[in-house]
Amino acid sequence: MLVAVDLVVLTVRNDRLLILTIDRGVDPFRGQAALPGGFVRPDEDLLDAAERELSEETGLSELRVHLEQLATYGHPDRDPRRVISIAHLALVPDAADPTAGGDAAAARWTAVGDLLDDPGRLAFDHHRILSDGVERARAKLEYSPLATAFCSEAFTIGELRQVYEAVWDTEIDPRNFHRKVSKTPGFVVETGATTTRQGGRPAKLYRRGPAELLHPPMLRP
Amino acid sequence: MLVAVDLVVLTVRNDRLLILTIDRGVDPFRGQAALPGGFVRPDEDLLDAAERELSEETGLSELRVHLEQLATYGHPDRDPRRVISIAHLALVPDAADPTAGGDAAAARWTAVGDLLDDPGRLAFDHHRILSDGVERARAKLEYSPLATAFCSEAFTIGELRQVYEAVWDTEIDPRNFHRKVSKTPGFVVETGATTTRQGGRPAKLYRRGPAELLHPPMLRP
DNA sequence: CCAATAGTGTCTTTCAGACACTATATA
DNA sequence: TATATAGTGTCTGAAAGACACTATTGG
Repeated sequence: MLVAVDLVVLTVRNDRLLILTIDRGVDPFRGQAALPGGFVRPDEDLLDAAERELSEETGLSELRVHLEQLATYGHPDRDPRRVISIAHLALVPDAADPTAGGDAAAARWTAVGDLLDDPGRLAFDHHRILSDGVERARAKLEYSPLATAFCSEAFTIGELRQVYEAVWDTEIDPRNFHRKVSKTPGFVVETGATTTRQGGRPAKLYRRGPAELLHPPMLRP
Repeated sequence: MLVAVDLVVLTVRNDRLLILTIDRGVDPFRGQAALPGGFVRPDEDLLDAAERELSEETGLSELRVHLEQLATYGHPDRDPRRVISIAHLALVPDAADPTAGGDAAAARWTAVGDLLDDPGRLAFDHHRILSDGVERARAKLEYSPLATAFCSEAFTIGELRQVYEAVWDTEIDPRNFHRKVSKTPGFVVETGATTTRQGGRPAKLYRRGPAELLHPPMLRP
């Protein structure tokens, strides 16, 4: 049985949640959009394989990438070659555009909303994997500080709020959000600097704090 | 590469969380305790393979078993034969004792607390899989009605509380618990019957309700 | 000046936890 | 009777959501 890893790579750009898709350069599904991925090597750990494929097929530098296992898909009919795939979820800051490589003929960012609405656009069972990945990301933003993985090293609380709004596809009251984030221990720490890059009154800049879990959590509306 | 499924099968008996372990009847690790599991057949879906192994190796009837995928373990050194394993989590009501079969020389219930304290008791990386499975079960009891999977068809709120106490290894105030469960929409529905099997005043019997998610959740202390 | 964003304070509602109190069974 | 469990009510504190208000920039 063949064993592969696939990747749901998400970023937030211009207040929209985007996913990295490739155009397949080989059969099956040659020419169709798909998630990046590839076969696991015999002496390789699963997470290492996912990191390698991310680098090979998309050219994304692996710095500041959050990567975790998502789920495994193994229905006998999901791939004519009988491949089981361990899907992974990657969250990256708004980055330079990806460059295709490996078995990928092209690599680009695609709006998640458009793909969710069109189950036939992606090859294999990748629409299902995408749905599961997006739901995982949405859930993790509630109880973990992972939203910071979408931000640059130093960010304002307004920028962090825009990440939540893009991933959850909701509007959030800026004043309550500010109070919650700054009162949740270890979520963010001040850098001491400020910025006016969002316009208006200068905003304090923050880095991700030491907390792994948010107490209390940030709940979706 | 070989592909297997392993099972973390949990139940609650006498206020303790128990896990189903087998004694391996074949190499490697012949004679040592391990989680039940086995190889996936070429034409088989992963969840089907997990169900089949549960039935073959432990003889547990599959009725009223909650089964879900847990995570996939694929480190190159985890098994000398280079096996990746898709672990599954099963929650079953306090059931008859299991009967060994397949590659299992014996099958029994073991206290989870004892196994967690002794990382060397289980073969392969099964201690790690057990830890992940127990943590998943503990987390799911917070926001899903899955605690009912440990109860018989009709149960009292006191029995449901004992499930939470056993899985979380904590004490819960019976009065606050009662109020929370009965006010969470769709968690449980009255059967109309009562029982005195717990002693004291007769308690109403409930069945699991239609809710898939608990609003508000039952939070751990 | 105005418009925009940042940040604080206040009010109301909801819910968790502590615990007094009542209800109904068995010994 | 005592004792056990079931179930309700009440209080307090934490936190969420709505939103008034002030602060500080750029145009």
